[in-house]
Amino acid sequence: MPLRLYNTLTRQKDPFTPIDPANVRLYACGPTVYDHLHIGNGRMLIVFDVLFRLLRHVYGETNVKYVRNITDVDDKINARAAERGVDIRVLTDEMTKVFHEDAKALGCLAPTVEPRATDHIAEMIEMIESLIAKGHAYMAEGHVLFDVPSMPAYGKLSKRPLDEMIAGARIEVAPYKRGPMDFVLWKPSSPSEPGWESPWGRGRPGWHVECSAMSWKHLGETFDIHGGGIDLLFPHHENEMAQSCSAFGHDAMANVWMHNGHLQVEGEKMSKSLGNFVTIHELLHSDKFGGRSWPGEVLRLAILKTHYRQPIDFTVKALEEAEQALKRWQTYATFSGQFDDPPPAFIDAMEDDLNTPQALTDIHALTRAGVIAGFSRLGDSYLAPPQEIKSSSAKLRGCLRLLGVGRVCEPDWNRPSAALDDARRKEVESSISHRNKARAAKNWAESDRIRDELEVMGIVLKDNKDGTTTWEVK
RNA sequence: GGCCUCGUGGCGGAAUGGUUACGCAGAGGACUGCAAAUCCUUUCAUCCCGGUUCGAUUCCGGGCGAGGCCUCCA
Repeated sequence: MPLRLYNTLTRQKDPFTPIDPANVRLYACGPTVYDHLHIGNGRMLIVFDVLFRLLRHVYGETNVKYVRNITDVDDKINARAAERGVDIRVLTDEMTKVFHEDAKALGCLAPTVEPRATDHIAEMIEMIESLIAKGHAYMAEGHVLFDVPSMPAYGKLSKRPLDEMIAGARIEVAPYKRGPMDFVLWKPSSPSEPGWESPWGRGRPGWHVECSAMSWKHLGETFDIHGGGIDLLFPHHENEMAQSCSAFGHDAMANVWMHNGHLQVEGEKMSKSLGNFVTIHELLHSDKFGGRSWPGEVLRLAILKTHYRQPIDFTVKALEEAEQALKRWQTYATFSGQFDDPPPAFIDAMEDDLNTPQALTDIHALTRAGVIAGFSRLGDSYLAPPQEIKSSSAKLRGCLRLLGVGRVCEPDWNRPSAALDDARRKEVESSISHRNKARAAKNWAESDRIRDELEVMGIVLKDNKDGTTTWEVK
């Protein structure tokens, strides 16, 4: 089956045909770096990283170009930097660093290009000049505005009829706008605000023109896929499309538009006012959620358990379930050191508009004992695994890697016992040795006492079939 | 008010014009001194009312309910 992707433009799943299979071009709107990213940002990163990995699998690793920008000029950034009394570059550099750490922890590959808006001011100015020259933009009180009525197809992406938008709008229209829907391409900066010289005086770009300029610079006038969160559909993507199509005279900016669904927290929209904001950084490094920190792969799997277009509810329970599954898969995955191609059923599911929940059923099937022949009879101390186990294990590793949770294939992934110091380790080993003496003497009371004592300290014992006792930190 | 999604078992979550995946939890079993881990088996569901159809959870209409966007937001 060929790759099919749901296209917001057509509102249906269409077969995907790249403009150039040797250069498949994907753009996704990256973060505005004014604060730590939240897990909703994380969902977007994960969804389009999975798409990137799938495209690389289908078209070849070197034939896919993924551009994910960093918005480092924006009024939220200005406000935050002013609050802290620092230059915007200090703030955006700091937040970009944390963003990169977060993205890596979530298992995201680096995009092919990661442009920063402030490095593309010249391209933005060039685009705005072109829009003015073609009659799609005008100057008013130091601003440059996009003339929405000059673009008859406006509303095509978000399926919003222009007149109804105007009638239903609740916003106050700035007096200098010709049309109520017109939006800013360039705005003047006061001396205290960050600004760049331009034909219209010192100022800064509007939000939407940044993505148009960066995608143009790195992917060309028309490219294959444009992605982002569903909330960006209007006005951001509609405006981007209007700018790029008007500036270059094409019907399409991107052939396929993809939008991931929203993430909620405990059934409510995540917002600072509700106090239910969950940042990726906190999830990875604090104990605010379920009294502990969580590996990035756990959030990643928890998110991929739901189809990317569906809304998703973030809960600690979902994290626990995801971690349990990853730990089990890890056991199977360590039977091989190879990464084989995933089974056809897995790829079929992935190629069906990134149906990751369906794909996960194939992983479950791969890890069932009936499939990994003989696995269940080996108990906990697997000796030399037979060839078919290795083969299934290698396929499983291929699946996990394509989903971006390949790190669980390492034996010490998420094993806190690896972090215990030697003294502590010896204590535990010594207790186990005492307990095994008691067990040999059938002194069950003493044996269980030691096991309970260790459990209180967070050490869980397993008595294996071969007579050995292994342990891990819970 | 306008536009747009979505209502599947106790929970999460796919798919489908005709036996409703899969995971978690629950139940039973194997293994174990007892556990843990692992494995095997297993109970339980398509919001309501019409219509089309031999047959609807799926398609159409209506209702009820939930959510999103229209304003910075992934």
